[in-house]
Amino acid sequence: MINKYDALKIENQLCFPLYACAKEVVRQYNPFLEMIDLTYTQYITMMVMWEKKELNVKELGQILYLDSGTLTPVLKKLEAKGYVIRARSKVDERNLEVRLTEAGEKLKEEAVHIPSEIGKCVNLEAEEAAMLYKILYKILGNI
Amino acid sequence: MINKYDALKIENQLCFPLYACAKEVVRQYNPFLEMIDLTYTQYITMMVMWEKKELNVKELGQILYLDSGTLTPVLKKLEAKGYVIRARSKVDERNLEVRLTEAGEKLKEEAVHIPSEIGKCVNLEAEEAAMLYKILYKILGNI
DNA sequence: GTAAATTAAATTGTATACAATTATGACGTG
DNA sequence: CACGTCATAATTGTATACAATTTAATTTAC
Repeated sequence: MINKYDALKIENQLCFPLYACAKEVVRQYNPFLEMIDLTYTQYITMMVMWEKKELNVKELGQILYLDSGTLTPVLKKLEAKGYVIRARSKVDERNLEVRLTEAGEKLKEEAVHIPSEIGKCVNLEAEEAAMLYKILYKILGNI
Repeated sequence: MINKYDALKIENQLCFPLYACAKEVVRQYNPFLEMIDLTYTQYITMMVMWEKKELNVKELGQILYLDSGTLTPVLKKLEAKGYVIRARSKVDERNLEVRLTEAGEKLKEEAVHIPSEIGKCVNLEAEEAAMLYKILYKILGNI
């Protein structure tokens, strides 16, 4: 029973489970992120800040696949919470430098257990996780 | 060079590429969906409608992993475009039945080429696509 | 048979996402 | 040096998402 509309069925899509799965996994973060009063977007931004300490909005956007339209309000909120400082670059005033504060650095301690909690929810075999990781980055590379 | 914070690095995350990849893939739909004046959310809703012809908001939400807060405005827009009709169930007035119209049925013809276009963008080997599909549904099942 | 509990949508409020536009700074060329 | 071009953030407008609440209908308990 094959017809030309089969490709339009939701169960034959690859993108739909990708979209749904991403949403559901992000939702799993909520109870843990609530404890440190961060949203998921704020959390991934902090992950980059914990690693880089300082970078500008453009660089942050390239790493996170987000543009200034999304990042500007997120960074303002993180600044309001005291975790980062935003300041125009002295060298090139078009760039906005974002710098991790002491308080931001301290927050890392409270977040360190989160990845393993999420790992438990997702609950994949090591090989599956490795395969998924590889395929996702392949797609990101292809696009 | 292993330390206890490695798990917090963005490159060691599985959820982040999942989130980013889903977003980027959805973005690939834009040029094609623009041609038929649908958003991605409207498109996946129509995919279910094309297959089911009629169902209520709750059933739609279970299939799409969306709640009425998201679906209500989407369905109102699809109704305004003439692709579906919304009406309270006679049997149980709490339920809102959504039914595909003739115009909605016709739209399928214009959408039928989209899945293959997206397939070209994502550009995976058949085995990779199958593996990805399997892993994504496994995660959705685990959550 | 009615009050309490449950269910389904809609509404409200908050936070993304992102396209398109705007504002400002930097740079290159005549 | 002036001017056109380019680059970077911020802003604007639209459309999700989803938690929490509200409204209305139905079912359950007693």
